[in-house]
Amino acid sequence: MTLFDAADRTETVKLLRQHGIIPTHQRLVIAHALLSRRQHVSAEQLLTHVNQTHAEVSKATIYNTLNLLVEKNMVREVIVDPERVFYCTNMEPHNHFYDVGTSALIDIDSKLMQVTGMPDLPAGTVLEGTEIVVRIRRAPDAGTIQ
Amino acid sequence: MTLFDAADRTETVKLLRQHGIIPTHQRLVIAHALLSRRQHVSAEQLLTHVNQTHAEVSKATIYNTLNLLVEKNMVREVIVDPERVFYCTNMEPHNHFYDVGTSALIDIDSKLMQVTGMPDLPAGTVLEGTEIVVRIRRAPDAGTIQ
DNA sequence: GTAGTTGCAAAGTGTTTGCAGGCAG
DNA sequence: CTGCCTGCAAACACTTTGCAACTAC
Repeated sequence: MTLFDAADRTETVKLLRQHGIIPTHQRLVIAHALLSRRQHVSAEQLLTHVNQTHAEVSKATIYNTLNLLVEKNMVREVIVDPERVFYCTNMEPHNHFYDVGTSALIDIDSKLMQVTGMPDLPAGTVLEGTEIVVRIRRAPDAGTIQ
Repeated sequence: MTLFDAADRTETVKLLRQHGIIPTHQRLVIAHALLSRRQHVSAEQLLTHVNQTHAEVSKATIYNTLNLLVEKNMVREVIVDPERVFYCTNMEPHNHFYDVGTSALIDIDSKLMQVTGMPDLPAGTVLEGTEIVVRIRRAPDAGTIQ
Protein backbone atom coordinates (compact mmCIF):
# COMPACT_ATOMS: atom_id res chain seq x y z
CA MET A 1 0.00 0.00 0.00
CA THR A 2 2.79 2.35 0.85
CA LEU A 3 4.85 1.00 -2.01
CA PHE A 4 3.64 2.35 -5.27
CA ASP A 5 4.65 1.90 -8.84
CA ALA A 6 7.14 3.94 -10.80
CA ALA A 7 4.51 5.85 -12.78
CA ASP A 8 2.75 6.99 -9.63
CA ARG A 9 6.03 7.89 -8.10
CA THR A 10 7.12 10.00 -11.04
CA GLU A 11 3.82 11.77 -11.04
CA THR A 12 3.96 12.48 -7.34
CA VAL A 13 7.50 13.79 -7.67
CA LYS A 14 6.33 16.13 -10.38
CA LEU A 15 3.40 17.26 -8.32
CA LEU A 16 5.56 18.05 -5.32
CA ARG A 17 8.03 19.97 -7.42
CA GLN A 18 5.23 21.93 -9.02
CA HIS A 19 4.34 23.11 -5.58
CA GLY A 20 7.92 23.92 -4.69
CA ILE A 21 8.42 20.97 -2.40
CA ILE A 22 11.59 18.92 -2.41
CA PRO A 23 10.47 15.34 -2.99
CA THR A 24 11.95 13.16 -0.30
CA HIS A 25 11.03 9.54 0.25
CA GLN A 26 8.75 10.34 3.20
CA ARG A 27 7.00 13.15 1.41
CA LEU A 28 6.34 10.92 -1.55
CA VAL A 29 4.88 8.23 0.62
CA ILE A 30 2.72 10.72 2.49
CA ALA A 31 1.57 12.62 -0.58
CA HIS A 32 0.77 9.44 -2.39
CA ALA A 33 -1.15 7.99 0.51
CA LEU A 34 -3.11 11.18 0.80
CA LEU A 35 -3.88 11.55 -2.88
CA SER A 36 -4.75 7.95 -3.52
CA ARG A 37 -7.36 7.84 -0.81
CA ARG A 38 -10.85 8.98 -1.49
CA GLN A 39 -11.85 9.93 2.00
CA HIS A 40 -10.55 12.66 4.21
CA VAL A 41 -7.87 11.67 6.60
CA SER A 42 -6.52 12.94 9.86
CA ALA A 43 -2.83 13.00 10.66
CA GLU A 44 -3.02 9.93 12.84
CA GLN A 45 -5.01 7.96 10.28
CA LEU A 46 -2.37 8.79 7.73
CA LEU A 47 0.39 7.82 10.12
CA THR A 48 -1.20 4.48 10.77
CA HIS A 49 -1.92 3.91 7.11
CA VAL A 50 1.56 4.77 5.92
CA ASN A 51 3.25 2.59 8.51
CA GLN A 52 0.84 -0.29 8.03
CA THR A 53 3.25 -2.77 6.55
CA HIS A 54 6.43 -1.45 8.13
CA ALA A 55 7.54 1.75 9.84
CA GLU A 56 8.31 4.25 7.16
CA VAL A 57 7.54 7.71 8.46
CA SER A 58 7.67 9.19 11.94
CA LYS A 59 4.95 11.12 13.64
CA ALA A 60 6.82 14.40 13.48
CA THR A 61 7.39 13.99 9.78
CA ILE A 62 3.70 13.37 9.15
CA TYR A 63 2.84 16.62 10.86
CA ASN A 64 5.69 18.54 9.27
CA THR A 65 4.71 17.28 5.87
CA LEU A 66 1.01 17.89 6.27
CA ASN A 67 1.67 21.42 7.42
CA LEU A 68 3.96 21.88 4.46
CA LEU A 69 1.37 20.58 2.01
CA VAL A 70 -1.23 22.90 3.46
CA GLU A 71 1.13 25.83 3.26
CA LYS A 72 1.91 25.02 -0.36
CA ASN A 73 -1.77 24.62 -1.20
CA MET A 74 -1.64 20.99 -2.10
CA VAL A 75 -4.23 19.97 0.45
CA ARG A 76 -6.80 21.75 2.48
CA GLU A 77 -7.17 21.65 6.20
CA VAL A 78 -10.68 21.19 7.54
CA ILE A 79 -11.30 21.84 11.18
CA VAL A 80 -14.47 20.22 12.38
CA ASP A 81 -13.47 18.57 15.57
CA PRO A 82 -11.20 20.15 18.12
CA GLU A 83 -9.51 16.80 18.55
CA ARG A 84 -8.65 16.26 14.97
CA VAL A 85 -7.80 18.26 11.88
CA PHE A 86 -8.76 16.59 8.64
CA TYR A 87 -6.89 16.98 5.40
CA CYS A 88 -8.65 17.11 2.14
CA THR A 89 -7.07 16.70 -1.27
CA ASN A 90 -10.05 18.19 -3.05
CA MET A 91 -8.90 21.74 -3.64
CA GLU A 92 -12.08 22.69 -5.48
CA PRO A 93 -14.23 24.92 -3.35
CA HIS A 94 -16.56 22.64 -1.48
CA ASN A 95 -18.07 22.10 1.90
CA HIS A 96 -18.59 19.21 4.25
CA PHE A 97 -21.02 17.07 6.08
CA TYR A 98 -19.54 15.96 9.34
CA ASP A 99 -21.01 13.00 11.13
CA VAL A 100 -20.46 13.80 14.77
CA GLY A 101 -20.92 10.18 15.71
CA THR A 102 -18.51 8.51 13.34
CA SER A 103 -16.28 11.52 12.56
CA ALA A 104 -16.84 10.88 8.88
CA LEU A 105 -16.46 13.83 6.52
CA ILE A 106 -18.38 13.92 3.27
CA ASP A 107 -17.83 16.48 0.55
CA ILE A 108 -20.60 18.74 -0.60
CA ASP A 109 -20.09 20.15 -4.03
CA SER A 110 -20.20 23.91 -3.71
CA LYS A 111 -22.00 24.19 -7.01
CA LEU A 112 -24.95 22.96 -5.01
CA MET A 113 -24.43 24.84 -1.84
CA GLN A 114 -23.52 28.46 -1.77
CA VAL A 115 -23.41 31.40 0.54
CA THR A 116 -25.28 34.57 -0.20
CA GLY A 117 -24.89 37.91 1.46
CA MET A 118 -21.33 37.65 2.63
CA PRO A 119 -20.82 40.92 4.49
CA ASP A 120 -17.83 43.21 4.03
CA LEU A 121 -14.78 41.95 5.82
CA PRO A 122 -13.67 43.90 8.86
CA ALA A 123 -11.39 46.75 7.83
CA GLY A 124 -7.79 45.84 7.22
CA THR A 125 -8.40 42.16 6.78
CA VAL A 126 -8.29 39.85 3.80
CA LEU A 127 -10.18 36.66 3.15
CA GLU A 128 -8.39 33.44 3.97
CA GLY A 129 -11.21 31.09 3.16
CA THR A 130 -14.76 30.20 3.97
CA GLU A 131 -15.80 26.93 5.43
CA ILE A 132 -19.23 25.46 5.83
CA VAL A 133 -19.61 22.43 7.99
CA VAL A 134 -22.98 20.78 8.21
CA ARG A 135 -22.96 18.66 11.32
CA ILE A 136 -25.14 15.60 11.12
CA ARG A 137 -25.88 12.76 13.44
CA ARG A 138 -27.14 9.29 12.80
CA ALA A 139 -30.87 9.37 13.54
CA PRO A 140 -31.40 7.61 16.86
CA ASP A 141 -34.88 6.62 15.79
CA ALA A 142 -37.15 7.32 12.84
CA GLY A 143 -39.70 9.30 14.86
CA THR A 144 -37.84 11.17 17.55
CA ILE A 145 -36.09 13.99 15.86
CA GLN A 146 -35.30 17.00 17.96
CA MET B 1 -16.37 40.94 38.31
CA THR B 2 -17.16 37.47 39.48
CA LEU B 3 -19.34 38.89 42.23
CA PHE B 4 -22.59 40.12 40.83
CA ASP B 5 -25.64 41.72 42.28
CA ALA B 6 -28.74 40.02 43.60
CA ALA B 7 -30.88 40.86 40.57
CA ASP B 8 -28.37 39.35 38.15
CA ARG B 9 -28.05 36.38 40.39
CA THR B 10 -31.78 35.77 40.57
CA GLU B 11 -32.04 36.06 36.85
CA THR B 12 -29.20 33.67 36.24
CA VAL B 13 -30.71 31.17 38.67
CA LYS B 14 -33.96 31.37 36.76
CA LEU B 15 -32.20 30.94 33.47
CA LEU B 16 -30.35 27.86 34.63
CA ARG B 17 -33.51 26.31 36.01
CA GLN B 18 -35.33 27.02 32.77
CA HIS B 19 -32.75 24.89 31.08
CA GLY B 20 -33.00 22.15 33.64
CA ILE B 21 -29.70 22.91 35.32
CA ILE B 22 -29.32 22.89 39.09
CA PRO B 23 -27.91 26.31 39.97
CA THR B 24 -24.82 25.84 42.05
CA HIS B 25 -22.48 28.65 43.01
CA GLN B 26 -19.92 27.71 40.37
CA ARG B 27 -22.48 27.40 37.63
CA LEU B 28 -23.87 30.78 38.47
CA VAL B 29 -20.46 32.38 38.34
CA ILE B 30 -19.65 30.69 35.05
CA ALA B 31 -23.00 31.38 33.42
CA HIS B 32 -22.92 34.98 34.52
CA ALA B 33 -19.38 35.50 33.29
CA LEU B 34 -20.31 33.98 29.97
CA LEU B 35 -23.52 35.91 29.51
CA SER B 36 -22.19 39.26 30.61
CA ARG B 37 -19.36 39.26 28.16
CA ARG B 38 -19.86 40.45 24.64
CA GLN B 39 -17.12 38.51 22.98
CA HIS B 40 -16.75 34.80 22.53
CA VAL B 41 -14.68 33.03 25.06
CA SER B 42 -12.72 29.85 25.25
CA ALA B 43 -12.70 27.63 28.30
CA GLU B 44 -9.32 28.89 29.46
CA GLN B 45 -10.26 32.52 29.00
CA LEU B 46 -13.31 31.92 31.11
CA LEU B 47 -11.28 30.11 33.74
CA THR B 48 -8.86 32.98 34.00
CA HIS B 49 -11.62 35.53 34.02
CA VAL B 50 -13.67 33.84 36.70
CA ASN B 51 -10.73 33.35 39.01
CA GLN B 52 -9.35 36.82 38.43
CA THR B 53 -9.90 38.19 41.90
CA HIS B 54 -9.71 34.90 43.79
CA ALA B 55 -9.94 31.22 42.97
CA GLU B 56 -13.56 30.35 42.65
CA VAL B 57 -13.92 27.58 40.11
CA SER B 58 -11.63 24.73 39.15
CA LYS B 59 -10.58 23.80 35.67
CA ALA B 60 -12.60 20.59 35.64
CA THR B 61 -15.71 22.45 36.69
CA ILE B 62 -15.31 24.97 33.89
CA TYR B 63 -15.21 22.18 31.37
CA ASN B 64 -18.00 20.22 33.01
CA THR B 65 -20.17 23.27 33.14
CA LEU B 66 -19.46 24.40 29.61
CA ASN B 67 -20.27 20.97 28.29
CA LEU B 68 -23.44 20.99 30.33
CA LEU B 69 -24.49 24.39 29.00
CA VAL B 70 -23.88 23.24 25.46
CA GLU B 71 -25.86 20.08 26.04
CA LYS B 72 -28.73 22.09 27.51
CA ASN B 73 -28.64 24.57 24.62
CA MET B 74 -27.70 27.58 26.64
CA VAL B 75 -24.57 28.31 24.67
CA ARG B 76 -23.23 27.26 21.34
CA GLU B 77 -19.89 25.68 20.66
CA VAL B 78 -17.92 27.06 17.76
CA ILE B 79 -14.96 25.10 16.52
CA VAL B 80 -12.59 27.19 14.49
CA ASP B 81 -9.21 26.29 15.81
CA PRO B 82 -8.24 22.76 16.70
CA GLU B 83 -6.61 24.08 19.85
CA ARG B 84 -9.55 25.95 21.17
CA VAL B 85 -13.29 25.64 21.23
CA PHE B 86 -15.13 28.92 21.61
CA TYR B 87 -18.44 29.31 23.36
CA CYS B 88 -21.01 31.69 22.13
CA THR B 89 -24.04 32.90 24.05
CA ASN B 90 -25.77 34.12 20.95
CA MET B 91 -28.16 31.29 20.21
CA GLU B 92 -29.68 33.03 17.21
CA PRO B 93 -28.54 31.41 14.01
CA HIS B 94 -25.45 33.27 12.97
CA ASN B 95 -22.02 32.73 11.58
CA HIS B 96 -18.52 33.90 12.31
CA PHE B 97 -15.51 35.73 11.07
CA TYR B 98 -12.39 34.21 12.54
CA ASP B 99 -9.19 36.18 12.55
CA VAL B 100 -6.53 33.53 12.21
CA GLY B 101 -3.90 35.91 13.54
CA THR B 102 -5.55 37.12 16.70
CA SER B 103 -8.04 34.24 17.18
CA ALA B 104 -10.82 36.80 17.43
CA LEU B 105 -14.32 35.67 16.57
CA ILE B 106 -16.86 38.12 15.24
CA ASP B 107 -20.55 37.34 14.74
CA ILE B 108 -22.15 37.61 11.35
CA ASP B 109 -25.87 38.03 11.49
CA SER B 110 -27.35 35.21 9.48
CA LYS B 111 -30.05 37.48 8.15
CA LEU B 112 -27.26 38.80 5.99
CA MET B 113 -25.50 35.62 5.18
CA GLN B 114 -27.29 32.50 4.16
CA VAL B 115 -26.73 29.19 2.56
CA THR B 116 -28.59 28.17 -0.54
CA GLY B 117 -28.83 24.74 -2.04
CA MET B 118 -28.27 22.62 1.03
CA PRO B 119 -28.32 19.11 -0.36
CA ASP B 120 -30.30 16.26 1.17
CA LEU B 121 -28.67 14.83 4.21
CA PRO B 122 -27.16 11.38 3.86
CA ALA B 123 -29.81 8.73 4.53
CA GLY B 124 -30.50 7.97 8.14
CA THR B 125 -28.99 11.15 9.50
CA VAL B 126 -30.46 14.25 11.05
CA LEU B 127 -29.17 17.79 11.08
CA GLU B 128 -27.20 18.85 14.12
CA GLY B 129 -26.33 22.31 12.92
CA THR B 130 -24.63 24.25 10.20
CA GLU B 131 -21.65 26.41 10.76
CA ILE B 132 -20.03 28.91 8.47
CA VAL B 133 -16.64 30.21 9.43
CA VAL B 134 -15.11 32.94 7.32
CA ARG B 135 -11.42 32.93 8.02
CA ILE B 136 -9.77 36.29 7.70
CA ARG B 137 -6.27 37.55 8.20
CA ARG B 138 -4.95 40.98 8.94
CA ALA B 139 -3.73 42.36 5.60
CA PRO B 140 0.08 42.24 5.70
CA ASP B 141 0.27 45.16 3.33
CA ALA B 142 -2.16 47.15 1.21
CA GLY B 143 -0.79 45.91 -2.12
CA THR B 144 0.45 42.39 -1.65
CA ILE B 145 -2.56 40.21 -1.32
CA GLN B 146 -2.13 36.61 -2.26
C1' DG C 1 -30.51 12.42 53.72
C1' DT C 2 -29.16 11.61 49.12
C1' DA C 3 -28.17 12.40 44.54
C1' DG C 4 -25.63 15.26 42.10
C1' DT C 5 -21.54 18.54 42.02
C1' DT C 6 -16.84 20.08 42.92
C1' DG C 7 -11.80 20.14 43.37
C1' DC C 8 -7.56 18.24 42.66
C1' DA C 9 -4.08 16.12 40.27
C1' DA C 10 -3.12 12.83 37.14
C1' DA C 11 -4.00 10.79 32.67
C1' DG C 12 -5.14 11.34 27.82
C1' DT C 13 -5.08 13.41 23.05
C1' DG C 14 -3.35 15.52 19.15
C1' DT C 15 0.42 18.34 17.78
C1' DT C 16 5.04 20.66 18.06
C1' DT C 17 9.92 21.12 19.21
C1' DG C 18 15.04 20.40 19.73
C1' DC C 19 18.69 18.30 18.26
C1' DA C 20 21.76 14.64 16.35
C1' DG C 21 22.28 12.13 12.22
C1' DG C 22 20.97 11.53 7.22
C1' DC C 23 19.94 12.55 2.44
C1' DA C 24 18.77 15.51 -1.77
C1' DG C 25 20.73 18.46 -4.98
C1' DC D 1 29.59 19.12 0.32
C1' DT D 2 25.97 21.87 2.41
C1' DG D 3 21.56 22.85 3.81
C1' DC D 4 17.35 21.00 4.37
C1' DC D 5 14.92 16.87 6.13
C1' DT D 6 14.04 13.09 9.38
C1' DG D 7 13.48 10.44 13.65
C1' DC D 8 13.05 10.23 18.34
C1' DA D 9 11.41 11.35 22.63
C1' DA D 10 10.22 14.85 25.36
C1' DA D 11 7.45 18.94 25.74
C1' DC D 12 2.98 21.20 25.07
C1' DA D 13 -1.83 22.79 25.38
C1' DC D 14 -6.37 21.66 25.94
C1' DT D 15 -9.65 18.56 27.82
C1' DT D 16 -11.26 14.55 30.56
C1' DT D 17 -11.31 11.35 34.46
C1' DG D 18 -11.42 9.19 39.20
C1' DC D 19 -12.40 9.74 43.61
C1' DA D 20 -13.18 11.83 48.15
C1' DA D 21 -15.44 15.78 50.13
C1' DC D 22 -19.24 18.78 49.78
C1' DT D 23 -23.86 21.03 48.72
C1' DA D 24 -28.54 21.78 46.79
C1' DC D 25 -32.90 20.40 47.55
